Amino acid sequence: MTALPARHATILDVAAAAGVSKSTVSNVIRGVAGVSSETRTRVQEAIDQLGYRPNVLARQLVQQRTTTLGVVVGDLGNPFYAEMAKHIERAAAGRGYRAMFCNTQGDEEAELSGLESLMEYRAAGVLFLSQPADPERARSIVSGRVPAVFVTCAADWGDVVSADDDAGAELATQHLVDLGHRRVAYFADPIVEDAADHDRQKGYSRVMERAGLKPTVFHWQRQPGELLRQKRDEQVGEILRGRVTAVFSSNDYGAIELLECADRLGVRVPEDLSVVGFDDVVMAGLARIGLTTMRQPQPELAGIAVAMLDARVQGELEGPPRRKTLDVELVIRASTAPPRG
Amino acid sequence: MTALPARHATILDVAAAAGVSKSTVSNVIRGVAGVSSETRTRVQEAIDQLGYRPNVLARQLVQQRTTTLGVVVGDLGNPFYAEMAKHIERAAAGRGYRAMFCNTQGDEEAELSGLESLMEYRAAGVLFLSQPADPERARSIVSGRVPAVFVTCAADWGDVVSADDDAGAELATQHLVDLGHRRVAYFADPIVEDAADHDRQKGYSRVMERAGLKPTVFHWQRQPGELLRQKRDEQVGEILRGRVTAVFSSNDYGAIELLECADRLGVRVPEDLSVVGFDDVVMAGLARIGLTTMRQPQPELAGIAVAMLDARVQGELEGPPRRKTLDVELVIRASTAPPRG
DNA sequence: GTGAAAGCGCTAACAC
DNA sequence: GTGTTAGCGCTTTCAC
Repeated sequence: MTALPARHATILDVAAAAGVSKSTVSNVIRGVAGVSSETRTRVQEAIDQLGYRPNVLARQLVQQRTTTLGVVVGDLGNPFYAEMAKHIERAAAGRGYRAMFCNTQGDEEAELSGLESLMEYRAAGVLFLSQPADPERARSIVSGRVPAVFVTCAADWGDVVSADDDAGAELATQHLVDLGHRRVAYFADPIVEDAADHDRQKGYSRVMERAGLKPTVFHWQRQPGELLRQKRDEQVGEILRGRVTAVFSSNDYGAIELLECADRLGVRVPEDLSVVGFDDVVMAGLARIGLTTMRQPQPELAGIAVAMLDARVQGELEGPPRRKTLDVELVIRASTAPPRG
Repeated sequence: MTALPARHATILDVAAAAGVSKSTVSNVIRGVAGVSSETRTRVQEAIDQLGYRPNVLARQLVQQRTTTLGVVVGDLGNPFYAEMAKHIERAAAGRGYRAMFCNTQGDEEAELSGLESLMEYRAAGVLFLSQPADPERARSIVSGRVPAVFVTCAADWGDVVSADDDAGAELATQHLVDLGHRRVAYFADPIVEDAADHDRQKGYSRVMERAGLKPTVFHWQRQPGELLRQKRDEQVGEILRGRVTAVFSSNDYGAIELLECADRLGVRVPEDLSVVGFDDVVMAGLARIGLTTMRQPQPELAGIAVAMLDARVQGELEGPPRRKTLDVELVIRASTAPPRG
């Protein structure tokens, strides 16, 4: 156990140890050309010997830019966000950024203070993994200061990278209609009605109308804090009494929730009820879940989002917000089948 | 769309706007007593009007300490870590820290460069959510510089906050033995043999020996990059041929994997095989998974870990590494039953 | 109650 | 090739 308070060595310590000036040390650190290989090694030795590690704070203060990426995520407990967070972090690290996460848990205050904090840290940019709870205030905090990119969600004051929610919803709904379902309901996201949800709802409605069917949209009833199991069961029970034979859920999380309710209520999936999700989280692919769903290209979404934010930060990309949409793919598993009878 | 490059207002801008010196502005920001309420409001107005936001980098540079917490996590795609990450982030934010995540994906290089980066950012402390891939080098990077806390894993050069892995494993194994199982195998963590795994294995072995049974430990065979499905099935098939009737998996992730293999191989759970996990991730509680498992008190683990790290950072806690162990609880679900016959 | 001044550790001209 | 110097935006004595 080494003693803790050992002060960090500074560039001056290194300079003294190597018998050069601090700018020479700086030059070595930054790898600028024009340092004799002799001094270079001497400096390097001093660095190694002192365990010197440049102070990023000082560097960033003078350079007037950081390599910190702010990431705002609603709920890391939701596998889709967790998986996206992982990809985002990897992509950021690959480009020399460090990710600072704010898990807002859907709480407005947490979101706002998190964003303000990110601005105080002078984050180079912020990446929204889920729709801000308070879009207007979020906008007032970050817009105009640093670039923002919305992944899997949207706003008009930043770049948007998302799956083709509308087309995906069409595919999903069409799959259900093609199987012969007539009473197909849409189940909206339990957390918040976001842009993606909206687009998915649109795609759903279009297919329904085209097929001469009546669109029916349900929202999970939200309890203070969390959804109550009994409440959910009641809701789902009611829907099934409405003779709905298929449901398209705006995301896998909700779809799996639905599967749970169905199990508890003794409703068989897919015999009595077909369910389609959206996202294709790892869990959806488990044999026991076997959820038919729309696959979002997670690594690509993350990679493009980070690349875009990077380009904005570097000044390589300028002008009005860009919009990048990636294709989704229907993954058919065990939760969908033709209706009975 | 406001123009981006609007330079951040500084404390000097505020001072000029308010007609005071920058130290007065600083005093207002930091809320020190001894500023006339008149100047205070004048300064506050200037702050609001300019949209001034203190530069944390500059502050931390002069204060010689940051409020950045480094969090090293193996795989955010693993629900247990994602859930823990969420709690850690919340706990950190609650104490005024910002969490900087490094998702190492078990990669040594990623871990090392992540840690070095954290040191360069002068993170106030680092929190390991999973065993470092290269413990020795990790140690040489952080030990002696900033305090480290290991949550759900362990090392002798930092505080450790973990569940009672040994006792938990005992409970789990005993549950199986009490059900009448004689051939009970232990399945080690697929990622890396860490300290928690080791303790769990110990608890398992103790119960087996006490019951006069032969302990059998299996390791998932690791493929370069990831586990191959076929390989896994072969392995599990072989184990079952060995007439094992129950398995205790070192974590839920592995247990669910096992469930998957069993499903594919036509092995019924719990009729042909009982499975107990460890962690109690949300997924384990799904009706369709119904995994009997040991519940780790995630929020408490996270809260205590962050509190401990905070205490170290503040200098309230000093001396040799502390060790905090929390109790775990057996949650019986549908994956365990007496053996047939 | 308020201001002047000295840094924190670094980069980036600009001399030599 | 290497050193000198002026900041980056802030905190924090210490005078007034």
